[in-house]
Amino acid sequence: MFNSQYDSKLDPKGRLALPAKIKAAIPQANGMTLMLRMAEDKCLALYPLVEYRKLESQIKSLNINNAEQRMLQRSFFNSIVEVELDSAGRLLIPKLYQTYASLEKDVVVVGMGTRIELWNPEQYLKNIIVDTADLSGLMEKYLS
Amino acid sequence: MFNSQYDSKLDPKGRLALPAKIKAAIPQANGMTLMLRMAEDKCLALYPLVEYRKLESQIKSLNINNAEQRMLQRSFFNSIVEVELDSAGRLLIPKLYQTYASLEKDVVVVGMGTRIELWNPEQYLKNIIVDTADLSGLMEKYLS
DNA sequence: GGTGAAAAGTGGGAGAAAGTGGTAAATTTT
DNA sequence: AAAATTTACCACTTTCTCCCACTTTTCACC
Repeated sequence: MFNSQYDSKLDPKGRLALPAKIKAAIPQANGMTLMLRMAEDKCLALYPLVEYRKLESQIKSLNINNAEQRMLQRSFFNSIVEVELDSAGRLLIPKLYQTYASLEKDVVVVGMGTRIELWNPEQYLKNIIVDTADLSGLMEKYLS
Repeated sequence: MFNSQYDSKLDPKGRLALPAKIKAAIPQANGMTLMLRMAEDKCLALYPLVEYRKLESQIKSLNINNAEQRMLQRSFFNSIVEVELDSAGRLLIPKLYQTYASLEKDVVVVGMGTRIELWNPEQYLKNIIVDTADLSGLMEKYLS
């Protein structure tokens, strides 16, 4: 399970060093392959292979001969790419994915349970609940 | 499994260089034969032989004595052609197929799970879900 | 709190692979 | 038979990937 948040940086080559705590929480040691996805709210999501397989198997079971389901399949697969950690534990974010999430230099790395999220810092602030009172309110609404 | 999307180009001879990541995901190494098909929504679909056989066997099992099924069979087989990768890993798209998919210079290559799709860029945009909110909506509808 | 060691983070460079274009050969057509 | 079109193969350029080395930080032990 991933948690906490970290400030990280993309180097000039587009490589991102994962925080050690996050790296340690990834199942299946080296050579580490992860799936990178253009996810909701213009963030990038990183899935360990185990988690990704669950998602993929659902998408694969859709009917390719149905127009809507085919479009969904296409829109899913086209926004997924395999990435590998290099010998220093960094991963290369392809240009297309950097652009999607407006990643330039500073990146917020968020441990999000079963997946890791990568955010542009400003974008990130718009997608979390800053006010603790609001947070309590929502927890009251959804949790028993 | 094929995934992600890439911008590629047809050279003046009508050859298409497959992105390395896509090429690497094709089962059965060289000399590489693939099946090219005029597919849905005016795109071209590229199947590795293994995947093609599955599709073909479904078509073959149709009843040739039924008028509609016979027509489907005929229309399937006449829109399929065998293509080979040259020594530099490029494939030649026959004129007829270029025309069908309105391929001129720029081509979008999409990894679509078990097959690879080739698109005219404008046509492509009409056949994916651009709005991430719409995508989430569909995923909510079809996935548990 | 200071010092040292180990791990994490950062940067760069060399080598390999991918992309691109061209040429030669073979086949087909007139 | 000659010419043109097509196909296959070769060579060069450029980009990227992988790995190594250095710097910085953190943690532990003194």
